[in-house]
Amino acid sequence: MNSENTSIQKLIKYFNNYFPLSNEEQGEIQRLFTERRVKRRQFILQQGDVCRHFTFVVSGCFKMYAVDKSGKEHNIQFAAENDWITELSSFYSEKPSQLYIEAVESSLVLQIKHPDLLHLYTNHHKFDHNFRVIIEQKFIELQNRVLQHISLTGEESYLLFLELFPNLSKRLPNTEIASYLGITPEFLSKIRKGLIHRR
Amino acid sequence: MNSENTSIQKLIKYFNNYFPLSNEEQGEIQRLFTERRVKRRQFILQQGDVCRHFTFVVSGCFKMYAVDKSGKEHNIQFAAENDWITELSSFYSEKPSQLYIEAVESSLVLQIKHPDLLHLYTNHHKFDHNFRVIIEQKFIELQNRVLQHISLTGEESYLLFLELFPNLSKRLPNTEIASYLGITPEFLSKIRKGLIHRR
DNA sequence: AAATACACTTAAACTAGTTTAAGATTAGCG
DNA sequence: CGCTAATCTTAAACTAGTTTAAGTGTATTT
Repeated sequence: MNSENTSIQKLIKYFNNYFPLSNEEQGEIQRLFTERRVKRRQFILQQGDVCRHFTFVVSGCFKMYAVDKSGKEHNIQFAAENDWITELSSFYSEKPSQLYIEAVESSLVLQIKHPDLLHLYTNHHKFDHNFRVIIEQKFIELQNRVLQHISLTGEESYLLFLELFPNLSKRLPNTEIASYLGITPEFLSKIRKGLIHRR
Repeated sequence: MNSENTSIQKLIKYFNNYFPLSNEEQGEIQRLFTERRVKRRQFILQQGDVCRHFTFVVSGCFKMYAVDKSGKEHNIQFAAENDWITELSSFYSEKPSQLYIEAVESSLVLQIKHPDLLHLYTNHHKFDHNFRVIIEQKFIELQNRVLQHISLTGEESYLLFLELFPNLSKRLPNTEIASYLGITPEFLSKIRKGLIHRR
């Protein structure tokens, strides 16, 4: 069994957790998703390009971020194994994206193109349903993030990040975590020092 | 034609903008959505309760907010005419909500209950599709909010709010806007003073 | 094995935004 | 109409987080 096959198996298993797929639907997935290897620091979306793919992460890890006028990066989302990453706004509007998506580790992904996903939606009811659920989950995650950001201090946000994403917190450099939390790496360093001294 | 009928007409018109509804589907909407009047300061969701309805705002305006340990309110979302408001996380999990939804103006809404929405999803393909699109739009709105919050100063956020929601910015008290922007009313007042003096 | 880029820390000066408290203005209600 | 409660403003003292800059440690590439 080659690498592409095992990737697809992983994706099918993922979908089956929501709503078991028929053989035909599994065939469609195999036909419409394409495997791709992405090296560390390689982009799957750059500012100004249209986001053409909906991406499932088989292994590795990605960050999605914006760059402000002063050139600073601001991480919005990470995605590791069994998660999805896409710039929805650009993907559906087919307008140039404001954001970047970059591999923070060498990764393996499965991608579907916009027209092919529309084909799935139109011809296989279940995917309209499945992707609604996926996006609802992403929405809830994002809403929690807004809440945190609005009401927590830097230290509280960091502690919550450690609790919510213990896995990511070990894999990612602190600079990336600081950027996600909306603080400077220097301040994160200060927070970490404070936490160690207090226990 | 009574008030309930015109409300339903407004909702049907709303859906028809996405994807024209059949007579049967229109009938289902009429059957499953319930009209409700909500007075200013009345809650349609309180912390600790399960969010049982997906709510369409026919007229008026709502805020959704969290209350932190120190008792301060933090607005996450507003919804006025032709918009939806629901605490998705509680609605789908059927677990108690962390958030409040309160009318900031006397309002008229149409509500559908969780099992009835599932009925629509299961028996009328189109609604799985329509609600996917609605939630995608909400997601994009929220993502922009995260971006803003992470990279803009208080003044920049306020200017963007005025630009994005000229309508809301006239209707809502500044305290509510400050709470949405994540700043104190006092600081918003300072910002406004600065803006006036500089032009 | 050296070279170089990247990640993490420290610290001092600084600034955006908070807190507290008081007074001024506006809006809803009986 | 007049009263009360909510909203908005001002200002001074304060604090959480930034900026700049320098130094240390650790991976990757050659």
